[in-house]
Amino acid sequence: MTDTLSLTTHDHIDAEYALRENPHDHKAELRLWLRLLTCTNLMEAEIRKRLRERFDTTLPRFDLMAQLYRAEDGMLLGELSQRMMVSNGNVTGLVDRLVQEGLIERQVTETDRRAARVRMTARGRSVFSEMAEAHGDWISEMLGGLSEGDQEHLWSRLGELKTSVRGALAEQKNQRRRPK
Amino acid sequence: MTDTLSLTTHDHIDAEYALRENPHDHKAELRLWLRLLTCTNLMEAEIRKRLRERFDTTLPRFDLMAQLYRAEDGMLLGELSQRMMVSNGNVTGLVDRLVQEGLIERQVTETDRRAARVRMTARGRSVFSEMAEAHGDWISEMLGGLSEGDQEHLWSRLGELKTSVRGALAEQKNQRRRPK
DNA sequence: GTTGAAAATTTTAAGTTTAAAGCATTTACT
DNA sequence: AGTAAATGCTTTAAACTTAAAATTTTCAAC
Repeated sequence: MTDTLSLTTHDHIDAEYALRENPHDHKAELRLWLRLLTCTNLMEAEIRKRLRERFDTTLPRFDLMAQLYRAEDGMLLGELSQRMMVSNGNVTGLVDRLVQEGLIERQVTETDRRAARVRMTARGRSVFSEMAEAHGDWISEMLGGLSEGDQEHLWSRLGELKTSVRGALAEQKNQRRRPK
Repeated sequence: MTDTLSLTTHDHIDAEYALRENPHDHKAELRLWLRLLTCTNLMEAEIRKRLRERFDTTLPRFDLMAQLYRAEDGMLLGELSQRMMVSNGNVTGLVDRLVQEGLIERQVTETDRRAARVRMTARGRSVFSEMAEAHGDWISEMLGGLSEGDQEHLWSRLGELKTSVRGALAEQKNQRRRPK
C-alpha cells in the first residue's frame, strides 16, 4: 500500500516542469518563453483534436481556409505562405489537398503565368463558416477564465513582446548587412 | 514609376493581419489567441533557424535533450512524451536519431521490461550545454525589448491563461463523464 | 531583342507529427 | 495460478514541415 516512486501530486507535467524544480537555473526570460510555449501548445493540441473529431479536418487546413475566407478575390500562394508563416512548399501541398476536397479552387492568372491564385468554393465557404463559429466558441471557452480586462491587458503586453522580437530579428539582419 | 497594388506599408503580414482589417469581425478572445500564436511562431521559427545554422540540429531534438539534461538517472519515454506534449511514437523516432548521433543512450530497465529509459551520454551533455547557453542568449535577445517588470507581469498573466485553459479542458472532460 | 537577375511556385529528400493499431509486459482480481 | 485490464512502447500510414534545388515566367538593363 505504499506509494511508488511515480508522480503522486496533481501537478501538470509540461515544459515548465523542469524549471520549477531548478529555480536558480536560468533567467526569467526562459521561464517566460517556456510558459508562452506551454500555453500555445495546450490550446493548439485541443483545437487540433476538436477539428478532427467534429469536422474531420486538420489545423493547417483550417488555418489556410481562415486566411482565404475573407479574400473575395482569392490569394496568391506566396501571400498565403507569408501570412501562415510556413514555407512555400508547404502551402503547395495543403492547397492540393483542399482542392481535392472541393473546398478551394485554383484559378489561372492571365497577367502573370508564374502566379497561382486560389479562392474558396461556395461549398468551402459554407463549410468553413460553420467551423469558424465552433472554433470561436472553443477559444472563448478556453480563455473564459480571464476577465475581459485581463485579456485586453495580455493582448497589449503580447503586442510589446511581438515588437521586441521583431526588433531583435531586424537588428540581427542589420548586423549582418554591415558587419563593421 | 507608379506604385503597384502590392503592399507598400511596412506592416508585417501574419495571422493577425486579416483581423486588423475587419475589426468588427470577431471576439477579443480570437485576437488574443492569434497574437499568442504569432508571438510563439515568430520565436520558434528563429530558434529553429539558428539551431540549424549554428549547431546543425533541430528544435525537437533540442527540446528532448533539454528535458533529459537535468535528469541524472535518465527518463522513461512516456515521461518524455508527456513533458514534451507530443505523442509516444514521436518520441520513439527522436530517440532513435539522437542515439544514432551518440548524444543519448538507451538503457535496459531490469525491473520493468516494457519500459525504455534513456539518458544523456557525456558527449550529449557537453554538446547540449553549449547549445543551451546560446539558446538562452537568443531568448534574452528576443525578449530584451521588455522591461523586467513587463516580463514578470506577462509571465503571471500567462499563468492565469494556462489555468483558464486547463480548467476548460478539465471541465469538458467532466461533462463527458456524467452527461446528465 | 538578348541576357541576366529576380520572382512565384513546385519538386525533392529528410525529418517531424499524429492517431490508431499492435505487441509485450505488468498488475489486479479472483 | 489464471485471466482481464492496464501500461509502456513501437509500428504504421498519412499528413505536415522544412530547406534547398529546380522550373517557369517576368522584368530590367542594356
